[in-house]
Amino acid sequence: MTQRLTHTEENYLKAIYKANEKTKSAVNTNTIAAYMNTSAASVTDMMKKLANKELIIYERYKGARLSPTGSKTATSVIRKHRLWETFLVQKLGFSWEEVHEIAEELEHINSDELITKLDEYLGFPKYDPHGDPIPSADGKFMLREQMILSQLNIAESGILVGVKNHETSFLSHLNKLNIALGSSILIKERSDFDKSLKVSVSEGADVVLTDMVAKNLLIRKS
Amino acid sequence: MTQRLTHTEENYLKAIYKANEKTKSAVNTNTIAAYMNTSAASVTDMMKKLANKELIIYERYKGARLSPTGSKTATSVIRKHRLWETFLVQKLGFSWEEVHEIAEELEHINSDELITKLDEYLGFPKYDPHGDPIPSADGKFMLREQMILSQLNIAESGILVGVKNHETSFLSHLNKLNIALGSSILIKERSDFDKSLKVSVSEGADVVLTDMVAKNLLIRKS
DNA sequence: ATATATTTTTAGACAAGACTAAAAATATTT
DNA sequence: AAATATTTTTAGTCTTGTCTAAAAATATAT
Ligand SMILES: [Mn+2]
Ligand SMILES: [Mn+2]
Ligand SMILES: [Mn+2]
Ligand SMILES: [Mn+2]
Repeated sequence: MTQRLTHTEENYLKAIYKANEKTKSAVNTNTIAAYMNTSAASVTDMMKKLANKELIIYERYKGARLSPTGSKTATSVIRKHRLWETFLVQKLGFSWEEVHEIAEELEHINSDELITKLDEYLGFPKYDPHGDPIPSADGKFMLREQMILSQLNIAESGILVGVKNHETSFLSHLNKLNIALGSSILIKERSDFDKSLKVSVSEGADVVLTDMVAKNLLIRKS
Repeated sequence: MTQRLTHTEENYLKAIYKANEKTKSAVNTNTIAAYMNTSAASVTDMMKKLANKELIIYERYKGARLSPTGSKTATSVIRKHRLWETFLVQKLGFSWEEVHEIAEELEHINSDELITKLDEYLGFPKYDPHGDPIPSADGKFMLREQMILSQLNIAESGILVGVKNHETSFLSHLNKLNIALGSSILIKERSDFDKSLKVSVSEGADVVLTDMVAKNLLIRKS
């Protein structure tokens, strides 16, 4: 008997889920406010509502964590988001930096049948266009061995499997550098001064990556 | 500078558009209330808001009609609705009676680029799975010569090009009778008593259609 | 341990979209 | 032309999701 939630409620649950992925412990009001780009007061209001609906466990001044139901809902919204992003890129020909905003709306369309059929139509993809794992219908994520590009040593190389930053500006920057999911990146030099890297992308010409960029690239060592 | 509208506002504009298609003159408060399944008071409230935003021309006690901007918006929502329905049937394998509810949500997704790409992906379809014309990006509809099945005489036949009723129960009824868009329907007998028809569908076995059904079938004489 | 700073909650308001009940305007009968 | 019926609007409330300003709780610094 899954209750019908508003877009806003779903977005709050997703925010708590994502914040909780990092911190592991209960999520602060201010953290959620930052994620949701709203005021702390609004967050407190919503926490009471979500707690009433038993979607979160919330204690005044202590923060919130998802209940099993809340967690299931959040995962389902993430699943929908990532399946739609995959559709937009693979079928409609969007570029990976264009799809997040649209998927933010599509993720709230309410139809299990639709998602089942979309998943099948896409061939049951396991990762979205940013390399993020797509949870299965029962909420399980495909785990993957991965590390951050900055952690590689000189002469080591990796395959890009994901990005930590999803902003359009960052993804467009990668486009310009000819870096995409699946690109092979070989470390050639590291500056002692600013940690910037000279790398070769897929055996092509050398390019320079700032540490800022390198920290946001997830690779599988190759 | 098209203002961003809520789902509700878009639905009201669509309701006025559809009601106006039939009556041609200004649309009554009660008519809109029936379309929107809401109270007359709520409609009056909304009429004031839409008039303020110059999406409709509204006069107290006289009813509403769409402004050029309102008409453009309504047409665009209908275009999105019908393109999504086409996607659901042609690409995801839904049946024609399953798609309306889902399209009611999808029609509010806000991205011109998305609709342009979806249209292209579907091969620029001119009619949706119910035979309704899909307006072009600039709001033009493909006109078509059509008539109601009931108007045919004995021994005449037609190709089903559309349905006037979109309810799931009606469409499922047609499924059972093996009637689909493109079916050829030949009139064999008409009852004087209740106007029910004996017809043969695509050269198959005879079936009986009540006048209620026949009135909702749009055909091209063949 | 006390003072100060930060975080979080409460209080009070507002806009959107809905409702019911009552009043006002318009339409239809007689 | 009245009387009656129907339609539409107004008035007053409610819920959701938001806000600002002030109060309360917790954390940090002295
Ligand atoms: Mn995204
Ligand atoms: Mn993504
Ligand atoms: Mn429809
Ligand atoms: Mn349709």
